[in-house]
Amino acid sequence: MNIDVSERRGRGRPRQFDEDDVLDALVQLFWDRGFEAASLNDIVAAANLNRSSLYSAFGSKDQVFFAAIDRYLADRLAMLDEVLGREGGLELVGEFLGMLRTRFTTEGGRRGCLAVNALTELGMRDERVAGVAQRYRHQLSSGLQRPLDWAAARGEIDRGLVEAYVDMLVAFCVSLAVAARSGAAPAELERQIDSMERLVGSWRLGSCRAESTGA
Amino acid sequence: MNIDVSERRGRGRPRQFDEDDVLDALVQLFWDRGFEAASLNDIVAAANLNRSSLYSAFGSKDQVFFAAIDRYLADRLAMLDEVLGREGGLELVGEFLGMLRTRFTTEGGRRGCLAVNALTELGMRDERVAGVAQRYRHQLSSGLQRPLDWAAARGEIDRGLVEAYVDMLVAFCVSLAVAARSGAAPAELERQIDSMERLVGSWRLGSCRAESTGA
DNA sequence: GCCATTCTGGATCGGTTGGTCTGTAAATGT
DNA sequence: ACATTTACAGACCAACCGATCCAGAATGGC
Repeated sequence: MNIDVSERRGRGRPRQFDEDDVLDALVQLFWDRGFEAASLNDIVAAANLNRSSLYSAFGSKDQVFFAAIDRYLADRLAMLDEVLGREGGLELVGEFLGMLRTRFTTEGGRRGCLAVNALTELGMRDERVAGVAQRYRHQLSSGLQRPLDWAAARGEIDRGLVEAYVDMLVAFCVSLAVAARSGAAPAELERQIDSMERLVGSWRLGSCRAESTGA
Repeated sequence: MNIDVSERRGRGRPRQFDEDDVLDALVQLFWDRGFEAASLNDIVAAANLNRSSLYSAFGSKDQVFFAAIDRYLADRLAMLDEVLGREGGLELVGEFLGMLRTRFTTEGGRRGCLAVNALTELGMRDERVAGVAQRYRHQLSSGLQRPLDWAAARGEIDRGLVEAYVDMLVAFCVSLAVAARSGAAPAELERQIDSMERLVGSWRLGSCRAESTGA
């Protein structure tokens, strides 16, 4: 049904811009300002494109936005696989939390997560965001479930709680993104990640949590 | 410095509206639409007020919004105290989760949480939201810490993990609000709350989680 | 009753919004 | 080289934005 964008379009003047480059720029814009606050002038300027070209390529502001969201989600998935794609157990979850740490405490972290921002801003107005939410959640939870299953299979953690652990980690990501965007101090974000790391450590079976019962 | 709104203003025609009633209505409006998408026409209509009266009472759209946020946070604090203000341990946390369940799965739950929505929408543009985030987090975490401390004092849970547990519960609230607003099915929200309940159950010391290790 | 003071209704402001339209430049297939 | 097909550039549009202003209605103090 869909025509492949990359295929030759027959005759006529070819595009003078790369759609993916444009989307990359627009991801940055929407990530900073959100949907409403990014005007078409902003969009055209960020894309270094003309209104007509933009509209003929995407159709409307809505569609531009969701195209950017798609690209963003694809990017996040790639980064996720880089960390969680390997074989491993709880240590992969630790690496994942480390990735969150650098992501949200270094420059640009204040923007939070484009998907989460879009969810809260447009969730009540556009049915398409429900799909975005599902994809976001599915990417994250399936990526996290693998190492937890692996750990459960080796008896390191409680198999019956894996689903809950996954949900918890996903919830943590969302909450951290919200906190970062709302201007929380880096130290506060670090503290929250420390909490999560401590919690993940407490999932280890066998110790009966004896080591963390201080004072 | 500030003049008490409730005191007599001397002569002149008195207000024909109650500021709190107006704010209640505006909370509903902003909760539904967010800040940007709520136009002044919407605001005036929802407040059943005209522009002049609104501006003379609040000053600007920004100030109207943050006044509504203040009122919202005060309301949430009251509801929170109703559940968590009593003496108790983990069972209070269970009641709290039950409250979340009814709140987000019944009518109006799709709106999520006004504060969370405001955080992601305005976090990068207005420094005041950092204060909102702090108040929101402080209300929630101090309310939740009390029953957890109580449980820790009786040896029911690991004292060294109370802070992490509190952070986790707050994160869960934020994430649940986002999920609700993004159009998650009620069953999915219920599933997430079930996960959290299972997790809270696993915090109980002594059992060494043996009972949940099924299959 | 009268004046001072305040609130109310609505017109109005300049600026911006998302979206369209027309003319022109550019590149293709033949 | 030509005709065709497409992308590009920017003017243009009605509608709406947040905000202001002013005339008139309503009330309390005297």
